[in-house]
Amino acid sequence: MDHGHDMPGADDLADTPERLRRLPSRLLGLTAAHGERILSGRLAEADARKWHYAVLAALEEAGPASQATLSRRTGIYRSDLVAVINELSARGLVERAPDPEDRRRNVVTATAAGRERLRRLDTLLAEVQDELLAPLSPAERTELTDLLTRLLTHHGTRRE
Amino acid sequence: MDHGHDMPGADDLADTPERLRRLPSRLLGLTAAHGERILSGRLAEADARKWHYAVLAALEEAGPASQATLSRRTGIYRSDLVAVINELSARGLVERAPDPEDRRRNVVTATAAGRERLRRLDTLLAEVQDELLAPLSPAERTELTDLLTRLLTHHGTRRE
DNA sequence: CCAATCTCAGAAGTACTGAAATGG
DNA sequence: CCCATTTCAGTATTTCTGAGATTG
Repeated sequence: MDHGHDMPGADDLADTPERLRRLPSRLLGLTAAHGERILSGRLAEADARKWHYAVLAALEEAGPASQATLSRRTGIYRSDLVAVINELSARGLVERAPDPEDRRRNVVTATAAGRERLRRLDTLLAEVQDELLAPLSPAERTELTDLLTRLLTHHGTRRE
Repeated sequence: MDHGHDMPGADDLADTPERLRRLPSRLLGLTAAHGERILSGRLAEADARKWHYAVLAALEEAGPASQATLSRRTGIYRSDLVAVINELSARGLVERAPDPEDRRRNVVTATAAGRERLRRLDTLLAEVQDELLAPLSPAERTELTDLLTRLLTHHGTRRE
């Protein structure tokens, strides 16, 4: 009767528009996944990952830091940060050197190439944003950002 | 200097409001994760998972079905569906019986308890939605849903 | 002796693949 | 002989845990 091809990408038949209207949490998840696909794809083309950007951006904003501090700034687990720093330093984008003042620490510093890479990734992320938000007018984009921000920041603030 | 406790939940310090305004994809991800936490938490309290709801809802909407059909309807992989059906049938919410017409198939049917559980989960999901969207007025909720839906459905529609 | 840092080895959850067993 | 269905075993990826070694 309905012997279908079952491709992995078979966009869930259960996610009808009407159902999604009642499940904003699901709608959010699908839209986020959509954005993730665009973002990860573009980053992969540029030989980068989200965590690479997170680390480079954190270094740019607050300067050189130990891995533990970077972990707190970026939300990357200390364990996993090791691999991320490995990848970044293998690409010459950061340098990892023992801290003279506290030799337990590695001070991670962005190189010139790392700072330039960050600028490249910044424009790349702007393109991703533009692709993701393409269907919306500028005013609508602002509106969406505002609404999402309020969901994030005002959580716990019941209005009953 | 900043020797902190590094609890797993340390909400990324790099996600400042200004930065997020420029990274809607990240903002979407965080908001979706926030919704996920609320949803999964409530479901766990009710001894359920998202896939449980997906299967029960699919059965309610389109009636009894084989596992392969359920897989296509819900987006759950056929392999993983086995475990989901196991859990649901262990709770007496669905029944799995061989199809007399095609004995390769198991026909999965929601029990009375399963249909009742679905109604319970429906109200639970409505509560989750309400908690997630609490900061927004009814008009804003509609606006958000509309904007997200357009991002999902009109992707590929560049407006240049 | 205790705390913090870096590192590694591995657990745990999820998404996915491949193939065997049964049957059409 | 080929296709469909259910199931299992195993890969791949990510997040998170625990412990060892070094240093404060």
